[in-house]
Amino acid sequence: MRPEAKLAIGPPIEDGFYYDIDADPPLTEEDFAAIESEMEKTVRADYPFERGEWSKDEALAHYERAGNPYKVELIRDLDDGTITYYRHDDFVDLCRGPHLPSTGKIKAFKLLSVAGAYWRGDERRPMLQRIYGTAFPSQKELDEHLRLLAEAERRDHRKLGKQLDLFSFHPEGPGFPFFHAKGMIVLNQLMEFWREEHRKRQYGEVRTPIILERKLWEQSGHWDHYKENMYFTQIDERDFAVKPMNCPGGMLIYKATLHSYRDFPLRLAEVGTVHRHEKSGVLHGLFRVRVFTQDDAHIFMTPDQIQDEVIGIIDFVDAVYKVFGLEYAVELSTRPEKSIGTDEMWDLATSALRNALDTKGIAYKLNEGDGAFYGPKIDFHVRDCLKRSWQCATIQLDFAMPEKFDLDYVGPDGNLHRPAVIHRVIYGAIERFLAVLIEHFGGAFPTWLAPVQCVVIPISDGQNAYACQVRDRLFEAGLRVEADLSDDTMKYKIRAAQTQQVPYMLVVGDRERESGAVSVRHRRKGDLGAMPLDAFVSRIQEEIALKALDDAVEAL
RNA sequence: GCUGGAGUAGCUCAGUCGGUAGAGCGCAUCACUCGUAAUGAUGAGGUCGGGGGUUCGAUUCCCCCCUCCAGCUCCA
Repeated sequence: MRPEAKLAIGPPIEDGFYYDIDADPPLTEEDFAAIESEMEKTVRADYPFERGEWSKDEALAHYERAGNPYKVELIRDLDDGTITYYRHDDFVDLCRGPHLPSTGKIKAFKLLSVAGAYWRGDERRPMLQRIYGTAFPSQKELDEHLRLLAEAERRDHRKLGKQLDLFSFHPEGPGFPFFHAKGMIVLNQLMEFWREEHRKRQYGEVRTPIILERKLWEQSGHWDHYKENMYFTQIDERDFAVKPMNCPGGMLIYKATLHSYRDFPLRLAEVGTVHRHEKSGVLHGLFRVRVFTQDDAHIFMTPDQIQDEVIGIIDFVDAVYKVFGLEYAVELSTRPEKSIGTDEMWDLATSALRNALDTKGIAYKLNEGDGAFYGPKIDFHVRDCLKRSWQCATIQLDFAMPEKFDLDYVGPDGNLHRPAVIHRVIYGAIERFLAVLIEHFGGAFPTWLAPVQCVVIPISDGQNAYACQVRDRLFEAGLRVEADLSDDTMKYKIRAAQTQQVPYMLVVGDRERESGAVSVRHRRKGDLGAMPLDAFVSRIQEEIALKALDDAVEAL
């Protein structure tokens, strides 16, 4: 089809494969049908894959003759003296292989998308077209995979955010989310829970300003390391910056008073709004925004308190994520090349993190050299509906800020010492965490989080007055309740409530009115039958108090 | 930021080979008074993302910009 196109690299990935191609004019989705029919022919012919070997020189000669600089570069970078390749029909390609004995084993495949990708992931190098596709041994498995993709689309938080009236974006504020009344209910419930959990764990809460003088950011190192992502302004002819992180402000609070080792560990939480100038192309719903709220905390302590403190935070994250039924993956990142501090400090800090993880028996992935320049860190990753992984909680040890801000405390010996500092977040960014929850629950929040917890549905307008009584009684009981007094049919009102993922629908007709009851319908369990209004109130209040997930509803 | 794609009613989308647009849902009004996922009728609602150009005439063709989508790069 495109004899001049140059193949670059094409590995298998989870659920499929991609191939980077240098083609001019660029490939588009309109080319997919033609490519797929070529693939179809190849599959039907059932060519065997034949393994072959070249010496490095032979391989280089082959691709230099073909005028393919990408393969030449790949071969040059290979350490092996012999290069394996695979051949089917007249097509030869470098491959460690083997994947399959013959082309006929591919029973079902589909090209999914095409997008640009930098050669070898380097933005200074040419951009190629990357074609993504997927293949399965049977049509049935392909169909199942495509069904999962469609389900993921249904759960997409951007779509549900609109449908459920939770938040919106506007061209006037790219990357700056607007939270609607219903979205704020969820966020506020999350924060109420958060504050209670922090109170239990002896945290204080502080708040620092959004805008602070440039001098402060020069002192903290942000001016040197993070300027490109910051917003600036002027006040009375002095230079100021909008904070991209909360730590410098937190350091000033620490320095405002004298500290004793007796007060350690000193845990100061801050629900801090930060602004970061992210590149336009990386913005992604609530997952990647330009203003977000970190459920931050800075913990000041002696170095020998680090390990216990880290264990405490790991338990904290686990306890919080369990409430939502969220699964997570843990990563430990160690000292990067460009970093500050002594080897001794890094060893102490890294082993404290490692020991904490080992003590908890937590499996983790090691990211050698991926830590922050000021210290190692433990990250907690949660996957979205398309299996993309997002960092949420993180625990970071910091040796830089205590130095830069000359922090100290009075030790048992009466002398001044340098404290250790941990930065940590539990939700991470509340916006991102909300997005994770929307996709995790598919919009069907557990009752304690649901913007509307129950809708009263009169069967006809003869029961409107009773429906209002029921609504008022539930409102008095502290529930988020609405009465649907529209002149739609009962079936229609049920559908409307189901569509909005309201946990409980309370159907009231003459029978219920006469007995002071409600007919309870749960959005997943269906019709639960009639019960006295008070019985329903205690049931739902218990469910809310327990923060029960939907699949636990039956047990109540 | 880069490559490619898209932007038409509140939402989801159709349409115009250049003569200023249509559906479903939603909304409003009226009728219906209904027992667990859609009762019917009528009506309102759009400077076709923004600016410039070509043209007698641009939502449609061309250029620039904005925003969104997929991916890449980035992500203390």
